[in-house]
Amino acid sequence: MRKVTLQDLADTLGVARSTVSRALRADPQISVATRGRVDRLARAVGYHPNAAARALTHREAGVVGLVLPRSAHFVFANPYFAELLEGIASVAESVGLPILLSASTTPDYERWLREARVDGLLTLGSSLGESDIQRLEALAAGGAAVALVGEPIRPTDLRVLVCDERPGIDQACERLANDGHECVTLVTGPAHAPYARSRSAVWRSAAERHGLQILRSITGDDTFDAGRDAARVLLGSRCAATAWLFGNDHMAFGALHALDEAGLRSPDHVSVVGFDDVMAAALVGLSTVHQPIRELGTEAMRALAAELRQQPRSGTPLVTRFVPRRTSASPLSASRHSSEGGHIDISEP
Amino acid sequence: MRKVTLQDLADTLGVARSTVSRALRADPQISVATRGRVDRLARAVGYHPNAAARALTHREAGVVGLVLPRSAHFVFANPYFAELLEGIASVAESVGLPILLSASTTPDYERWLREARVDGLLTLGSSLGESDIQRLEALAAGGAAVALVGEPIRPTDLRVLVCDERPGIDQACERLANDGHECVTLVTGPAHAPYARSRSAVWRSAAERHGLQILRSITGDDTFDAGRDAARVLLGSRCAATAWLFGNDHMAFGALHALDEAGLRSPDHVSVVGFDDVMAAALVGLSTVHQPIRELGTEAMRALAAELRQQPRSGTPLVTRFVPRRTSASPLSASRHSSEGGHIDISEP
DNA sequence: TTGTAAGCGTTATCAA
DNA sequence: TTGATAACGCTTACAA
Repeated sequence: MRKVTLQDLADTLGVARSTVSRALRADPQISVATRGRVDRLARAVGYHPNAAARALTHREAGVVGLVLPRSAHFVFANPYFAELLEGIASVAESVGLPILLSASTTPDYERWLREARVDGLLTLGSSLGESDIQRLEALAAGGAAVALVGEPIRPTDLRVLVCDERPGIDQACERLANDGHECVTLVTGPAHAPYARSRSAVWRSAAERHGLQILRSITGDDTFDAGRDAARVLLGSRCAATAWLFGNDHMAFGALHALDEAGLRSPDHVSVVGFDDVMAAALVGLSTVHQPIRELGTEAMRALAAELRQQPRSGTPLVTRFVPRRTSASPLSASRHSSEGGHIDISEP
Repeated sequence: MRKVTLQDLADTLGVARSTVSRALRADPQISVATRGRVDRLARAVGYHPNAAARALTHREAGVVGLVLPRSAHFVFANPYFAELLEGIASVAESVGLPILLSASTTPDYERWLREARVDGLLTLGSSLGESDIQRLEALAAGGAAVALVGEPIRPTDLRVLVCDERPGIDQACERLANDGHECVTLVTGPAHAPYARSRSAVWRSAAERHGLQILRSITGDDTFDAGRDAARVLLGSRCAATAWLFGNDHMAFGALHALDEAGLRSPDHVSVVGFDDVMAAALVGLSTVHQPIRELGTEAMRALAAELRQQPRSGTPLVTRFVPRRTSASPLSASRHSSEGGHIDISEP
């Protein structure tokens, strides 16, 4: 099927290409009569301007690239990203910016920009290293629109969308302390990931502020399996912590699963607190720090769109809050149900 | 930043555009010497051919469109799609086909094809009506590559990827019958969605085959909320069914949530069986019919890639199987536990 | 109000 | 082995 072009329309109407072009874009200098004829014909034959040709003349693709961290598996298995994507996709649709998806670990995104396949990039999850940031800054300096979701490894002039983790984490620690917890365990995200380090630091300072001692800290990689494994280790080592604090819900889910396998339940055996408040958290009753994930996505996409139009930055600050559910309770009441006594096992935090 | 073009390279090297073009694509007719010079320079300046220009001359975009059913919210809130996307994205990456994402309810996809923005379409979830199928068939006849995931409303020559729902559903009904269930309730997906109707028919025939009476059937819209609402209705009406069968896990999760709200548990009060076996199903112990979702995604993307290259069809048949977990049990043993309430851990039957 | 023509960055078909 | 040159489909000065 040969696709219908502007020239085809012009030929059948007996006018010039340019006339058709102008008519279609409602140029006021075109007579109403011809414009009507053109519109009618275009609609009749289902004409749509060729995107490549437009991109070539306009020097812009009208598409933005979405850069996913790590593998497709990592991203899509994690409900956090599903919610983020939801926010992003809905705004993308409403502003008419198609999204090009890359789940590549190699910096595909740079090629996309150099090929002019996309006008801008939205990078998620910020497992971006220093070299990535430099690359992105260079691309932005070269005219590309760039926005990051999540705290980057260092301050940058790129648009960054984050949400303030402190209030929610502080509330969580306050609540745990008030409930009578004294010793906790921290299970954080990967040490090389800046957001994980910063979140971990926030947990630590909040714990200290509320008199919670961090008996032990484990580094996971933010996956379900990491949480499960961490929990197994903790269960095996009979750590005396009465609460486990996780860097994200996904790991907390893994821990709940491990508890379940071991025939134990939260909060009877131990309180479990997550971070993110993905939808499944409410379902399983996970106490967690709520982050407005969807809003993070919508704000990010809006920011990117604004950057494309070179509009000034404007952001609604996003904040976290603690959502207590079933998996956190006073260790005193919980200990009644607990079958195990406490062997204390203090390791370096 | 003016982007570097083929002409730029040619100018600085003092050769013709066409020479550079050929050198870069390793045309054997180019001398090794000039090819080396070209390659070196191209790499040095970070040259990448403009995608729009290529698309224009090649008459193909090198991009495929992903058509999501309904809203972004519906899709991303449903873990089924997350897993499907994972499969799709990973293959897309490995075959080097970027994915353009549309979460639009309006047939954006047709425009994308007419604009030559994409060479093919992968449509998910098949909430496609007759008119959609006709449109897609016409587009396919016009040279577009099209693949559908999920049973369409009627037979079609388009590539369709499905997985055989019968074995898993049959096993589920057999197991329920063996466990002593006699009366069940069916909560299906939307009546207008072909896949939901066909799945519902499969449930019905399997139930009949194994002597399970369907006391009642409710139509939901495949969302968490629909499952929750269905469960509330069932709880309110004191339906005598000892098992609830769902059209997908997402609705089953909603039902579990409603049970939880009512202070009831599955399988103590009622057995709950889902369909899909998304990852969260294992976490909450949902008995469900397993569908190889990720494989469905990878197969679909592979099929689309094959279609683009006009390669013959070849498919691995995908099948379902029942995965009994905690939410299904004998109604007899369950009733014993239901009076005890509280902290009891129900082990698998 | 409309037509002509140049250009966007590549590729491909000729010649040279 | 390389160089002109004509597409590809659209936009946009500049003329008419």
